[in-house]
Amino acid sequence: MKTNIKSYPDAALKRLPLYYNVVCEAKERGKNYISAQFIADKLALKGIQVRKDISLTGIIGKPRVGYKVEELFLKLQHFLGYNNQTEAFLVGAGYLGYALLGYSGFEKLGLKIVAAFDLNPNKQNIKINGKVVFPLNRFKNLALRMKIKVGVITVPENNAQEVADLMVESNIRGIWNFASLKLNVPDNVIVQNVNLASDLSVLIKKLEESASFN
Amino acid sequence: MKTNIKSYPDAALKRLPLYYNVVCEAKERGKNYISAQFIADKLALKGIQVRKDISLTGIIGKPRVGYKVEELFLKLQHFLGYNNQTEAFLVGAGYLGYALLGYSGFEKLGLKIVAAFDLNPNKQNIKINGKVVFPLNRFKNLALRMKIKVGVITVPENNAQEVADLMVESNIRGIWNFASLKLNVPDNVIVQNVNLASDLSVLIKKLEESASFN
DNA sequence: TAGATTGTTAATCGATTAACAATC
DNA sequence: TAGATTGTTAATCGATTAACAATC
Repeated sequence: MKTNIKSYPDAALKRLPLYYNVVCEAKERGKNYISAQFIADKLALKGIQVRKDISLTGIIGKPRVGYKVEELFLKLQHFLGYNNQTEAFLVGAGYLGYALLGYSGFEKLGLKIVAAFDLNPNKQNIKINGKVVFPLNRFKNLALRMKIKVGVITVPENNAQEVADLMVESNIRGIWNFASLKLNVPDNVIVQNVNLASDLSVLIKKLEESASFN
Repeated sequence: MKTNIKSYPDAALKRLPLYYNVVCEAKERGKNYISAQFIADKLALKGIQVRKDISLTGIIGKPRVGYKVEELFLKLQHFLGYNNQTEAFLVGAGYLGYALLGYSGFEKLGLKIVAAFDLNPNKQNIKINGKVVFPLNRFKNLALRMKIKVGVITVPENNAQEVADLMVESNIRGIWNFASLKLNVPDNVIVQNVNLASDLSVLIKKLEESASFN
């Protein structure tokens, strides 16, 4: 489906959660107003960039004083979808799957992983952080019944595509993919890849450059 | 220290590991030559972009046939530093720390996590995937003695800065930071942040946009 | 009031893409 | 040879930054 809705720049979307953290802290400290420059300083960014990014939320600041902390908090929370939980299924109860299941912080970020799935019978039916690991063959039925729209893939590379296929036929609309592999899915399914190898290559390369002249 | 060395664009550096994967696969299949367009198609990218990125490695291709698979493999491997292991220490043996310690794939990416550290006595002295978890107070001494240059931070947000400080005084030059927090470190220390909240916000936002007109 | 900070419009910068000659 | 693919140079695009009037 073709659309002309202008979507938000990824780079800006990725910065907003950082601003949210700073605003939360300010809120907890009872600060009433916060300026773009204040946020920028905390994150080593430019004030103008923070101002521009923040404007995506639709908030209107007050010249001279900045943004009302409570209001900015609410706008960011709403914009980022942190106030309504999206339920998700995770496939692949290996080390990384465990880590994501064990981390309770995602609920504050609007994502609630409600169940996990694995092919390996040794991993099935155990509970991790209160979440049951089901046999993979129950995925489709449960996803459809519970109208789950987000899937998290934490299986090895060679199984990732078939898991993605399964998710697509189970009406999953967004996939958070931790396998370092390009997934083939229909256009209307959103894939967000987390590729640690990519991040690592940036670190290693910069380290190498920096070492060469220090 | 000021430098005029032009460093590589992050975006390109992040794509190179993807190309490397495709090239590895081609190599395993006994392919002799591979074209930029072939790699691009596998990853749903543009041929011209792949060509330009690949040129960072210094390889010279053959018009009409593409790049020699073996040569491209070696150039990418060398460029990305996959052929020499960088030793790293990890701090924070929680869920995520376990996941990273348990994943053996980093060694192929040039990073060898050789030991872990944690404040919690219950986690100390156990072994994860053959790697010992030491008390945190042994970090500095061991890092200096072993000349460790890379640190991985997988502790909760509120401890991350002090761990970073410890790493800096232990002569760590690069930090792979999984805490969603801006670390304050001297200019000559490289920090690579992995922020799942950032990636998640992109997914959730796109999902929301897509749902609104489907 | 003077000064700080906003939102907007314009300029700059860098990355992506297009065009195309060279070449096997 | 014709056609495919390279490397390079130029054009386009989008994101970042600068400039500045408006305003509390």
